[in-house]
Amino acid sequence: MKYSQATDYALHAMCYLVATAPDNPLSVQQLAEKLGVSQTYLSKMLTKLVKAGLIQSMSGANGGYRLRRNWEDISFLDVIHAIEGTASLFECGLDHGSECLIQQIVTEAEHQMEQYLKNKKIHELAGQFMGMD
Amino acid sequence: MKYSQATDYALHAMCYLVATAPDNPLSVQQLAEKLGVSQTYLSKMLTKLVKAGLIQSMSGANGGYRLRRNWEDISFLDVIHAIEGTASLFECGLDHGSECLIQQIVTEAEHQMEQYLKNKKIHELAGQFMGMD
DNA sequence: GTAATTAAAGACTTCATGAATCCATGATAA
DNA sequence: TTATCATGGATTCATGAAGTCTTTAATTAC
Repeated sequence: MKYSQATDYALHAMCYLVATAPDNPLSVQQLAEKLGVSQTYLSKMLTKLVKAGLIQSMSGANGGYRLRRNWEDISFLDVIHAIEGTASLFECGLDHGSECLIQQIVTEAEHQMEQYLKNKKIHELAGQFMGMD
Repeated sequence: MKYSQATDYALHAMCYLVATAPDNPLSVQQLAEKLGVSQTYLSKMLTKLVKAGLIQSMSGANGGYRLRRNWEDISFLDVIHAIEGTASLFECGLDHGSECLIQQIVTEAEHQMEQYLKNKKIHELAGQFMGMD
């Protein structure tokens, strides 16, 4: 069980966006170069972030991606959910008649993790993030 | 990202073992019947639990699997680690020079989940578990 | 000691998903 | 109207999950 590399890229891309002045957008080309990944591949993840309402895209010359108004509220969990989906990471496949107690416990554990990720906002990192290459 | 079904089976199998009198062992055949899974497949997971030191196996007639002395300490996390391995569920693949701050945060979130799973012992469930089919 | 029972191990198949590329299409500004 | 940029679909490749089959090894029962 592992988070996909796409989540890794998406989180880094979001950090770059937050660390950048919000008026001039970053193109997928610029972001891809910073992250060391192909443009076409990265664009898939950025599109997911757009559809999740986390960022905004603009076509045409001098276009690219930039933040939306609520950017200060965007959490790690928001980005992870946008890429990985929101399905529970444990679903009991056995057919016992009643509710699965094991499922309940593992789901609660997952909830603990999600709470932490929900309270960590991307912009908390942006300042320290500027220094990285 | 999802826990494997093998983890699902292993957790249920452990509950059955804890809910059973520890002196007479359960064979893989008995456990496979209860869980509705093939014997050969289930045996892979049980072997992992043995190698992780969580249970004990005995060959020969009237053999099977039973608990060890420390069975009351066995947690959900122990079982999950035995099946899924102990690797971190997020590893940053980008090569920035310094330590990855994103990695640190996600790893800490994972740690929150693991703490919860570490404090949940299998035997807490065993009583209620008897009723299930 | 031999046969029956049971776990362990490895080779193998199948299938789903992640990772990534390529190309065509659509939108927008200079 | 052309250059720039995002979006979408199709496709390839590798990996790992899920599961079966068969052989081997250990131990008890007779």
